[in-house]
Amino acid sequence: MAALASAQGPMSATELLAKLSEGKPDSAIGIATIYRSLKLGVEEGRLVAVELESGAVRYEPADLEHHHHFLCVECSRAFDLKGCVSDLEDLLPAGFEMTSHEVLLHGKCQDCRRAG
Amino acid sequence: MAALASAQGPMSATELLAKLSEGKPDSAIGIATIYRSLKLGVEEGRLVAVELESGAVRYEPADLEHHHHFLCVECSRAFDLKGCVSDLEDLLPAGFEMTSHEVLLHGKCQDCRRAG
DNA sequence: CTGGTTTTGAGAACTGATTATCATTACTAA
DNA sequence: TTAGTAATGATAATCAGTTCTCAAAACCAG
Repeated sequence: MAALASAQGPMSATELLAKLSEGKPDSAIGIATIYRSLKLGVEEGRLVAVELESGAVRYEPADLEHHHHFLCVECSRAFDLKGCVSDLEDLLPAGFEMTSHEVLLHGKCQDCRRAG
Repeated sequence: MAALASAQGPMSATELLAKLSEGKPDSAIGIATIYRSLKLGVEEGRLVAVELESGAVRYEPADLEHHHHFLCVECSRAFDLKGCVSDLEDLLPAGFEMTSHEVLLHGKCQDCRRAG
């Protein structure tokens, strides 16, 4: 989906449905189609799934550089962040092996700060 | 629950049930009781819920120092990590406000590395 | 057009986690 | 003990997200 590529962060199936439906009250797109396309995208390696919260898998293009996310506590939207932190290795206990990591920031996004 | 206090990381209701049941094939403890106790613990401020994965809320004592978690890709157990990373602020985009953060490492825990 | 294949949307069905129900059991105080 | 109250376990019910089903619509080559 091109809609995902232009997003400012990963989107869930529900968010995607809302976005694709907006401005088109007549042509209804089905949630099943969304899930089908997302699943296909993941299988073909074009998309990756990210789980930032319980019960809400989001998807983003697979070709993005290494990055992390910001989750707005107000509007629940997820945003991409640039860069990474440097001293992750220090957290790892002896005997453990790290294969990947996630950093997730919570707070208010720009829009929500302005709004309230 | 004292079982949570002695754990090496946050546990889910299911894990807790397994742990409390082990070695006692006769006295069956109910999953409902687990959920009741956990909910009560959170309401009373003795426990906090942490969501590391989709569909699996875990609980840990509320009086722990600031820390993060390691999630084993093999056995799915979560472990507490000590310390934190230093340069989180650098990730935050202008106009955004951070109220909290999470760091989650994935990989193999000590036990699973030994095992396989 | 036309027959045949593919995709789609609506809604039913499923899934795993959590909560509610309710009869039974455990506990408390007199 | 004993009556009354609270806690427990088994299971049904709920819930949100996701997948399945299938008839209708779209597409496509001839």
